[in-house]
Amino acid sequence: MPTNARQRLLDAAKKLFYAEGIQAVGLERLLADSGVGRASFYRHFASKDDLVVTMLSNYDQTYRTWLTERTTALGGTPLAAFDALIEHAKTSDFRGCAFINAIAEVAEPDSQIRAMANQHKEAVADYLRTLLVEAGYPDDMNLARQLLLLMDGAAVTELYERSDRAARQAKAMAQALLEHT
Amino acid sequence: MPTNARQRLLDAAKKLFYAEGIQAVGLERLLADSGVGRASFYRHFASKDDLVVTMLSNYDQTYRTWLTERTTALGGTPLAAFDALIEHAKTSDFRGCAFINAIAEVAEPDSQIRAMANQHKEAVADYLRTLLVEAGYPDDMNLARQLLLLMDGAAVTELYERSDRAARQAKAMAQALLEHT
DNA sequence: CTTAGACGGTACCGATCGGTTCCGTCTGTG
DNA sequence: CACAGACGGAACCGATCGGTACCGTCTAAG
Repeated sequence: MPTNARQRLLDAAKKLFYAEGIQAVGLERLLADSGVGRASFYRHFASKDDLVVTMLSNYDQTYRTWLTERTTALGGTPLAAFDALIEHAKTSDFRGCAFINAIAEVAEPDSQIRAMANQHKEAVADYLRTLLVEAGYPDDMNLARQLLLLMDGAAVTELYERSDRAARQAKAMAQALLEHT
Repeated sequence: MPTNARQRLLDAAKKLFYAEGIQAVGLERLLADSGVGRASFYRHFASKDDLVVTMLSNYDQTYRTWLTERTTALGGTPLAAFDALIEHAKTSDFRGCAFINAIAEVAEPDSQIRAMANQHKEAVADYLRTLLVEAGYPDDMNLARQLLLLMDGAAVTELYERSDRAARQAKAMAQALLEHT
C-alpha cells in the first residue's frame, strides 16, 4: 500500500524538470527536494527515464484538464483558449510547453518522449477542433492545427521574451485568422 | 598562429550540439569527433560554456546569411523566407532552431544564451521587416514579429512531426495574414 | 504484541562529467 | 640547424552522474 512517496517524487519532477530542464536535474536534486530516500525512488520507478515518462504523461493529463477548465471559464470559444494561454504566460514560473522543451533536449528520433509529445499535441489540436465546431465554424482539423501552431509559437517565444506579448500577439493572429475564414 | 583546431571544434560543436543537445554531448564526444586533443581545447576555449556561446554566435551569423541568400534566390519576398524554411525543414538533419532548443534546455533566466537568443530573434524579425518594406507593405515591426512567430511555431512543430507540413502551413498562414492587411 | 510493508538514510558502485597538467611531435621560420 | 608555437595523447583530478544494496524506523493490521 503506497502512501505518498511516489506522488511527492512526481510533484518534484514536474516542478524541477519543467523549471530547469530534464538533464540539468539529477536524482540528488529530486530526492532532496521531495524528501524521498534513494531506495524508495527505485521502489516506485525503474529508472530516471521512467520517472520522466510518467511525469510527462501526468503533465499531459493535468495540462489538458487545466486548459479545458480555464477555456470554459473564459467563454468556451476558440479565442478563450488563447486567453487561457495569456493567463498562463503571465505566471512567474511559466516556461513554455513541457513537451516542447523535453523534445528540444532529448533529440533521439525514436524516443518515447517524442511519441508522447506527438500524441499530446494531437489531443490539444483535437480539443481546439471541438471548440471551433461549438463556435459554429466548420469541422476543420487543419484550422485547429493552425491555432495550435500559433499557441506553440507563442509558448516558444516566451522562452526568451519575458512578458505575455507573444501570447497576446498569437491571440490577435488567431482572431484575424477566424474572421477571414 | 592558430591553424585549424579551433575551427574543427566549432564545426563539431555546431553539428553535435544541434543534433543531440548541449547537455547531452560531453567534451569526450567533442574531442573524439573533432580529433582535437584535450589540452588544445582549453588553449582555444575557456570552458565548455565558452564553446557553446561562441558556437551560437557563429550559428547566428551563418543562419542569417543562409536565410538572406536563400530568400533572395527564392524571390526576395516575405513569403520567400517561408519557402526557405520549407527547404530547411526538408533536410534530414533539420532539428528546429538552435537558439530555441538551447534556451529550452538551459533555463537559467539571466543566462547569456537567453540574451543571445533574444538578439538573434530580433535580428531575424528586423530582416523580415525589411522584406515587408521591399514588397510594398508598410514598415511594421509588429507584422514582422507575427511572421517570426509563425516561423518559430513551425520550427518547433517539426521537432515532433517528421515532415515539412508545419512549415508549409506556416507559409499559408503568412500568405493569408499578408493578404488581409 | 507481533508481523509486514513502506519508508528515509547511507555507504557504495562504475562511469562519466568538466577541467588541469605534462610530455612528445610536428611544422614553419630565421 | 635551432628555435618557437601549435598540436594530439594520456594521466590525473574532484565532483557528480544513475543505480544497487543494506539497515533501522515507523505504522497499520491481525
